Parts: sequence; C-alpha cells; structure tokens
Amino acid sequence: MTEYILLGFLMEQNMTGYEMKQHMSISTSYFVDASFGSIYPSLKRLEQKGLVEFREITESGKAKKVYSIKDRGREELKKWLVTPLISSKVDISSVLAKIFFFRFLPQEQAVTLIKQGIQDLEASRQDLLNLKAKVAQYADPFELCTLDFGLDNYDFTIRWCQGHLLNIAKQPDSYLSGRKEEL
Amino acid sequence: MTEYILLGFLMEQNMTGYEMKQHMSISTSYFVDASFGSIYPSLKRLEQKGLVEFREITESGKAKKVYSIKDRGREELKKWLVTPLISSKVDISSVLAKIFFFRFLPQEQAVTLIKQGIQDLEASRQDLLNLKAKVAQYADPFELCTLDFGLDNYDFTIRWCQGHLLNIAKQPDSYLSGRKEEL
DNA sequence: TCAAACATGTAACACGTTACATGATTTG
DNA sequence: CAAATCATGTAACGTGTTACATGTTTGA
Repeated sequence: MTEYILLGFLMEQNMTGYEMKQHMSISTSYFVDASFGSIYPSLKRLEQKGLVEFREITESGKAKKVYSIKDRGREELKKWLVTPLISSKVDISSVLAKIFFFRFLPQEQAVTLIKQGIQDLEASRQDLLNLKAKVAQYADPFELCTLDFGLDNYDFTIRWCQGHLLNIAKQPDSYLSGRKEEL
Repeated sequence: MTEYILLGFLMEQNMTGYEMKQHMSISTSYFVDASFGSIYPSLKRLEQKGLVEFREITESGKAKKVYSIKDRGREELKKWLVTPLISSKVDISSVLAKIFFFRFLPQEQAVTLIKQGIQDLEASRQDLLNLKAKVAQYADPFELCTLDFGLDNYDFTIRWCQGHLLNIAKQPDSYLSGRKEEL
C-alpha cells in the first residue's frame, strides 16, 4: 500500500522521500504511517517500474533526490483507485487510503465505487450474520461478542458511507460547512 | 498473531493443524483467517519454543499430528492477553483476537484491561482531533473525510466498549439474552 | 472411478519493522 | 559544541500469501 500512498503524494507535488514521511505524519498517519525502511525501498521499486523519476539536487549542502510522477505512474494510481473499495474483512486501512485520493477521480466514478462498496459491505454483514447463526448456540460470550462487534461495525460503516461519504462525493465543495464545529 | 490464535484453540482441546484451519473459519475468520502456509510453520515454531507438543497418530489411514498445549504455552497466551488492548491505530484484528480469548482471564482482570483500552482509545481520538485542527484549513474534502471517519469510528468503538463489552466482562452469563433477536 | 475433502508440508515472493551506518546542517 | 533535525540507505528479521508437491480416503 505504501507505494500507492507515495504515488498519490506525487500527484500534487514533487517531493523527497524524507518529505513524504513528514507528509504522511500529518495526513495518512491514522491508517498508513510507513517507516524509512519501507519508504526508500518503495521509491526504488517505483523508479525501476518506470512510475516515477527523480533528479538529484544539493540544497544547503544536503544531497536530495526530488521525485516526480510519470504518466505511467498516474495511470497506475488510477487503476488502483477504481478497484473494488471493500476487499478484506476488517482492514479499513486500504479503504481509507483509496478514499484519501478519490479527488483524482471523476465525481460520478467515485460515487459508483462507493455505492458498490456499500453493497459489498452489506453482503459481508450478511455472511457474518450467517456465521453467527451457525455458532451462536455453543460459543462463549466473549467469542460471540467479537462477532457482534463485527456486525455493529458493519452497521456503523454502512451508515457512515451512506451518510457522510456519499454526500462528499456528490458535492465535494459543500462538505466543510457541516463539520466545522469539530474544530 | 496466528501463533496466539492457535495457542488459544489448544487451551480447550487438542487438535491437528488441519482442524485449526477449519476452526478458524467458523470462529476467528472475521479478523484472522490464516492459510496453511502460515499455520504449519507457526505450529513448528510453537513446538520449537516448547509451547506446544504433538503426538503422531494414524486415523483411518491418514497420518495426523495432534497438538496439545504445554504449561509454558498457557503462560505465554496469558502474557499476551494482558498486554494493552489498544496498540496500533486502526488494526482492530489484534484487539478482537485478545477479546476472543478473554474467557481465560479472571473477570476483574478483563474489566481492568477493557477500561484501560477505553482510556487509550480516548487519548488516540484526541490525538486525531488535534491532527485535524492542524490540517483542516488546507485539506481536500476527501482527505478530511478520512480523518472524520477516524473520529466517528473512535466514537463508535468507545461507546461499544463502554456498552456491550464491559457488560459481558462484568457478567459473562447474562449476555446472550440481550442479543437473541439477531438470530 | 473420479472428484472432493482430508492432511501435511515447502519454496518463492511480498512487504513490513527495527536497528544500524553515514554524514550534513541547524539551533540552543 | 552538542544535540536535534535533515537526508539516504542497507541488513536482519518477522510473518504473511500463493503455488506447488504429495499422498490418502470418502462419497456421488
């Protein structure tokens, strides 16, 4: 996932690996916060795949590599963004990572992806409900409680996507007004 | 995490690796569903560490390894269960994995761990709120929305722990009655 | 009799972490 | 002048996945 985050950052401005790490800490850190030991090898791979390029500069005596995204990198990011939103069960990180970069997608496409994601969530919820029906008789309360968490968490996520997320996708610019009191 | 799940399974009954995989699919699959390529090497490691042992049997012509947990394995599981409930940001899997086996802990200890977990969640929520205050001015709506998801998700999780989870921990036996309508 | 399920395992690969290694510049 | 920050990178390790390899038994 780190590679996609780095690619997404480069969509807006050229950066060094060090700056990407700093940028992560004030933007994606809630769901992805990679270490340098992950960032630098990722950049090397992205370069080898021809998705990014860099030029070496020296700024105030420090040698830097300023990376920029290539056309093939832009394509690759978009290819990733349009894969199904909901993949695995509880790994919300990859979902949030995609949403974070949805601004690079046409509005209707974002809406379609979210609607499909909601349907997939509902299907997953049903699967979990079936599982619960199967095991509820002999499961321990704490065991059962992890399933209940799953069900309640699906409910929360589905409602959140139907409410906030779809609203934002439908009219990106009117979003801020509704949430100002949080600050 | 797989190793702890396997250890937890063996707390209640002896099993083969194959059976553990089946058991996972009807119990922990929502948050952990390891493959054989993970289970068999994990069992080998657990055996080398002296946490489990096995005896080879042949049942209806099939060679099996029936694993059982050793005292040191029981200690290891409990040591893991009492580590702080909330570790990383969005990785709910490890939290649910612990809760799943909380029945092996004295009731008051479970309650203490959950209360501590709630406090940690509240602290994490505050951190995220501070982050949002810092970046809200110049962040894109979709970017901001991933932070909002985090905040709302913390609220949901905190309320869920204060409600359901603490109830179960305080009186494990009276839990089922309140949720029967789900089935 | 043939496919599915039972049963165990390894090899190649992917991707992350921490710790280490190096060296410059900035700031108190 | 020492410590923090800037800046890049590698090595060892951990842990997961998929695909492969092998062989048995059970059931339609």
